[in-house]
Amino acid sequence: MSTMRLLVLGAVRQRGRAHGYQVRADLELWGAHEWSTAKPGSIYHALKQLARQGLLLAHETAPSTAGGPPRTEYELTGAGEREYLSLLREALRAHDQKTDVLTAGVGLIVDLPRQEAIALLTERVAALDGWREEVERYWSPHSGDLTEFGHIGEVMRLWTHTAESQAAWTRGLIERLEKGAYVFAGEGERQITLAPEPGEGPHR
Amino acid sequence: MSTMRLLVLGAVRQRGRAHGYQVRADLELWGAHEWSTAKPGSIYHALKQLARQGLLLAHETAPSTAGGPPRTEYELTGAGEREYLSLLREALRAHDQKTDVLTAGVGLIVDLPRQEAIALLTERVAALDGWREEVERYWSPHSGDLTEFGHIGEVMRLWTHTAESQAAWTRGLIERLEKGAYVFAGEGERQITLAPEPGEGPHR
DNA sequence: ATCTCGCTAGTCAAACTTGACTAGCGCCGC
DNA sequence: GCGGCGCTAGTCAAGTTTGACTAGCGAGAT
Repeated sequence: MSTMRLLVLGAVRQRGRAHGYQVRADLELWGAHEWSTAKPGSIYHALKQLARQGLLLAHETAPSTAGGPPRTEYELTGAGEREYLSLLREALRAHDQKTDVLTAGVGLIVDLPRQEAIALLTERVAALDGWREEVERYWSPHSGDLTEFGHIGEVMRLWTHTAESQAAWTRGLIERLEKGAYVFAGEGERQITLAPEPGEGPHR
Repeated sequence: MSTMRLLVLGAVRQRGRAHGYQVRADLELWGAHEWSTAKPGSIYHALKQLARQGLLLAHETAPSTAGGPPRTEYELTGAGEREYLSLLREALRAHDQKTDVLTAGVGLIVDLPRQEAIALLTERVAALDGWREEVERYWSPHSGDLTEFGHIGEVMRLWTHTAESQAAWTRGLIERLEKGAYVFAGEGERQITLAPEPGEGPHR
């Protein structure tokens, strides 16, 4: 659920305080229901789970202003903030991620300081290059003749092609960031407030 | 579970008749535990599920020759064969697939006739091109100026880049197949036998 | 007035995945 | 001649995802 965690934490964090339907609507706005598992069930589940683990603080609220069941509002705790940043860094750094994690990471990248984002993406490029080399080594230990693997060699071709392509895209993004594109954390325009730390024990 | 279904059906089909551990070992050999969710729990679950749905026929077998619990052997039914080919076609044709589905499709591609594989991959190229155009249209309806979306424009760049890259790889594969690479279904060397059709009712 | 449509806000069962666990047996070293 | 290691073949609980469903209310149509 790591993509869900990242997305939900990121969505709640942007609002400061949000209820489930708001998160759901925001994610839909980002198109997340198309490129990730961000469907209602998953979102509400993630919210409850994160609250149980002390990463979100839940406030029961009066029945909504406009029909429907009573809603619960959430805000990030300090632990939630740390977890969010940790997930975000991992999403940008690691190469072995599914597309949805990377997409979420790119969408939330400006929550990091610019220099850190660049450093993480640089790590990503190195990881992709390393992985590609490993795949190539694994697949040509004998004669270097790809045909000996038959059509399975095509799987290797697919992977190395993908790795190269992703590395190229990442290098392009790094270049744009180095030229000063976009507004990152600490560059004005943004401010995040956190909920007070939770006390001991499980939350409900 | 569509990737699991494809992989498990493909693995059982290659053996003609196989028990869970064999499927598990084959998938591990293909490296599937690294690029898909092919872990023991999922595999055994998929086998039972497919048997319940009449796509696999289950035979209880005497306790194994070498320790361990008694094992169950499975073979494809006619419905299983149809489902397998249908999943395989879809894996190769659709662009909106996760990497694991595509990888599985490539690994099993030779179970289709060559001309059909080429046709499916051609559809894939068209689907990727169409999707890329759609993304580009969606993201530049106003001024055509990407900067107005801020860093979110990077998500679009990522996707169009990915689509182009996948299309290029697919075109390369088509070219190789047209030149006669690899041995496909109906080109000798392979023979698949099926289990007799199951009777009515749910199977166990 | 009333009917229905769509939005709000969420629940629920069923399916699927994960990671840890079990239990029998042969083999290898000592 | 036996203690542990590793292989065989699988189970299980806990967590996650899916897709369908619920129920309240306002706004416009009849």
